[in-house]
Amino acid sequence: PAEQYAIQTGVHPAISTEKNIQMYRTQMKNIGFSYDWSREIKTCDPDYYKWTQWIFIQLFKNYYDLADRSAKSIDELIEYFEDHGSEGHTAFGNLEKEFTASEWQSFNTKKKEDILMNFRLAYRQTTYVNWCEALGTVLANDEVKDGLSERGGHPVVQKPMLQWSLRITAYAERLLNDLKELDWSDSLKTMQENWIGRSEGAQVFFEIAGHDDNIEIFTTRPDTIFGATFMVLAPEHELVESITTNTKEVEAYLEYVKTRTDRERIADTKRVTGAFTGAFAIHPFTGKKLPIWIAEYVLKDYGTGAIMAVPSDDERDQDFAEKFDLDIINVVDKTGYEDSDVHDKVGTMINSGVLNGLEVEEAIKKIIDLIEDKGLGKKKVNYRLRDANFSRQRYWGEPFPIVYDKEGVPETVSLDELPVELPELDDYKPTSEGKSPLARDEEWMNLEDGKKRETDTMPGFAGSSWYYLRFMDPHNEDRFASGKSVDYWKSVDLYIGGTEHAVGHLMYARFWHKFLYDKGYVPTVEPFEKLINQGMIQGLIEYLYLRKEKTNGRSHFMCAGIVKKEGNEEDYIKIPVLIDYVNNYGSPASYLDQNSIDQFIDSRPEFEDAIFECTRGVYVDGKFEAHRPENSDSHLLTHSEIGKMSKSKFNVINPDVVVEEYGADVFRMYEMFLGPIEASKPWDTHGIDGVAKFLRKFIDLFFNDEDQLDVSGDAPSKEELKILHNTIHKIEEDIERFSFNTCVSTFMIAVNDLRKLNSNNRFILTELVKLLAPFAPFTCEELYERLGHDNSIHTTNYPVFDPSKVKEEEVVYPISINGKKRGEATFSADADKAQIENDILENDIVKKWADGKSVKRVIVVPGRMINVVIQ
RNA sequence: GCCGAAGUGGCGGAAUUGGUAGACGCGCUGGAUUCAAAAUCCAGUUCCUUCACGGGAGUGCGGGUUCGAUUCCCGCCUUCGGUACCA
Repeated sequence: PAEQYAIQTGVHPAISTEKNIQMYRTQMKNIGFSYDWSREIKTCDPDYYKWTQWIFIQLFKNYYDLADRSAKSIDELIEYFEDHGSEGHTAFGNLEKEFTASEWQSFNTKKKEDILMNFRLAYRQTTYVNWCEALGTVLANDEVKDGLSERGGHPVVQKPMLQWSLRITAYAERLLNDLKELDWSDSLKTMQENWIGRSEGAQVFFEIAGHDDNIEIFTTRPDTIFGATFMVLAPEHELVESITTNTKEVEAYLEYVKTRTDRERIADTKRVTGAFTGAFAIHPFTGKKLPIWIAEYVLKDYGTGAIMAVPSDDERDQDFAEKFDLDIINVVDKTGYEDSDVHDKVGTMINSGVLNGLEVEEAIKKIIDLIEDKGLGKKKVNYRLRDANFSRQRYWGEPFPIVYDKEGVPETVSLDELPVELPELDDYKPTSEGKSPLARDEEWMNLEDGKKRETDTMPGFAGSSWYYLRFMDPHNEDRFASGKSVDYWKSVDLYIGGTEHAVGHLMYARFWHKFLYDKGYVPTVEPFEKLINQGMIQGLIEYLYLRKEKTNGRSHFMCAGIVKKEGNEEDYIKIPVLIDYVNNYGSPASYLDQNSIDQFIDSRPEFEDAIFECTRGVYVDGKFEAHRPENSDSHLLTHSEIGKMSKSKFNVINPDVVVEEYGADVFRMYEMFLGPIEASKPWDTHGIDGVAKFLRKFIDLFFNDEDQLDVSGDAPSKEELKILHNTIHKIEEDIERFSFNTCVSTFMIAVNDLRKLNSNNRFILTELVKLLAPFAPFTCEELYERLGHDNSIHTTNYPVFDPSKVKEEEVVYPISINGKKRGEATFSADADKAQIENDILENDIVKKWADGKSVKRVIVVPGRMINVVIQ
């Protein structure tokens, strides 16, 4: 019924007609409030992902030309190879061996493709993934905790897989340089700068004793080369296998490294591990033999995956040398640089042959010259940024528009075959061998002539990297967006997004945009001109403690109360549990009873035979075994933490509930009122009544006690105009600086003031409704119609501030004595400074405080304050 | 460790360029209305002291600059976010 709905939506009964309830419902739906936040499956729209596939094809068919720093067609590169071979190429990438034009022509398709893969912006390479044998899937880094899967607690190992990557590193320099022009927060720019991580140094090749291959290293401190006493390779380094003679030791070590995720290898600074390969490198300047080690602290993906270790000037090298008893040679004398530490590039070179006596800075220049002269290597810029892994072994994602021939050479499907659609499957899980679910559909995968489709799918950031362009021309069937529309809309003027996207989404989108710019498809270099980081609405996450060690082969959950009492949290992994199952959600005493444990098991069948232990007893196999007869139910305390609201944390609160109770306008304004847009805070509805009350009071201004529209057509009073224009002024300013919480306060003040005046002036209220319309669009649309208009309020002109309407004749000045406010005094608004300085000395308050002391100085800031200095 | 942000009543927060600290809202207290409650309205609400007038202290801590500091500078502490054996 209308009345009921009106109360629920916080709408004044006077304006809740059936028609408007209908309007609310459709409009809420239109702006997304009907979205079902809990649904698990994303919809993939082929009309949209067709163009994601199309962009992928462009990436595949292009390479990055270092000469003019832009993307160029692979076909042009092939032409170049046909005419000149590899000689003089400036393209990005490394060729294993040089080839001539005639050699190129003699290569077969496979060989040619292997070479081209070194250049393509979308290419295939072997990458390591977190593989969980028990679950049969690849896991994301944050799904792995302490070498175990977050789901189920099974062991996770590093597994090499041939996967698609995007060569974002090609754009590293432009991504870095173009940051300067963007209207983004400094903190966000800094994050991207650090993520790109540009460092200048030298590439140096070290010969291996009794071996043909060289070890290529990158160092930012080539000056310390005389202090290099050993070499370290990443355990995955391709040379490890061929140079190793200490086979047993190395194999054992590699087994160990497999169990360590990247994140752990990096985070666990204190753990110093490694193995000696048995091989030696030759120092290019001294000819000394340097033992070659492998160690997890050297990362396969940074630099060249190999270092020269200088224990005297690098902390990690030093720890390593000390643990394994390796030589340390001091090469930088830091006396004279008292406050400097190992990280500072200062000091005087010692024990360094030709470099002796030079300052570090000079030494770096000189040694690079020497290295280049001797053909040992060259000056090089290195980036921390890595190419983006672009393959997922999941169902939901864009299929690759790629077909492999019999020899496994990838080719793109022709454009008229787009979109390559996802096949319908009976089972959406990856296959037992860890192959993508799409491999289950043999008919879809296998094509004529032994050709096969790529069965991996693209990650979530594929589609999200360019959606803003599709918004510019969403129904275009010939192009991702027409040239006309991208020329018209250009970049996104204002992008509002969370900091969590700082180095992910925002980096990928910039990369794609720059690529499309290179190819002439968009007119701008950057996708997002101005960026505001809105804070996240957080939620309370409820965790169960799961023992890392199973008990008799069964998963074992422990009551949070027991865990905290014993203080051994490190023995447990925290498993998030759906908040709907939790009793007393939000209180410190939140817990699961038998019923909720059953629900939990239903949703997570892998815990079917788990043990749930609490102080009252043990719940296992659907039975509760009480420790004492009076305990009849389980009481498994959960551990509560504030964190982001996320499906993976099972703590999403559906805004529909709030909308149902208060209406979309109140919900919208309350979110604004919570605090500054950048601030993150837990969702808390305690103050929402204040906003609901405000909106009701505002509506009440229009109606009499019988709920009839009752507005006065008189000319507005001076007082009323002053309230209106003060409000317009403040709202104008606050919108400009995205301070929506203070906008809401300003509206509240205006309404309170008008109520005090018993104002119901038509002109004033009409202007106020327009002013409020962006904040409470539904209510304002309705009120505007009630005032007799038949156009939409959202098409009217926004009120404009008129300073003459707020001019005061008198100003109340605060009087401060020695900076502390002691009273007030009223002066005419046009009183001049000298006048006030003079008159204030006769003021009672000043006299009282000056009693027996002298007035030393009077400071008057016109229109603001008066300060009297007394001594 | 590094990078970034922040620290203000019981709570969310305001104070825009160095100029009245605590706007606005929640909560709480008292009152009106009511048979009563909810709702609504009115008043109060930083802390200490005082019957009151008034006075003192006060924006994480310790210093400094200034007539005047939540705001600027120096040194600490804490929290949050990001990130990392980056050679």
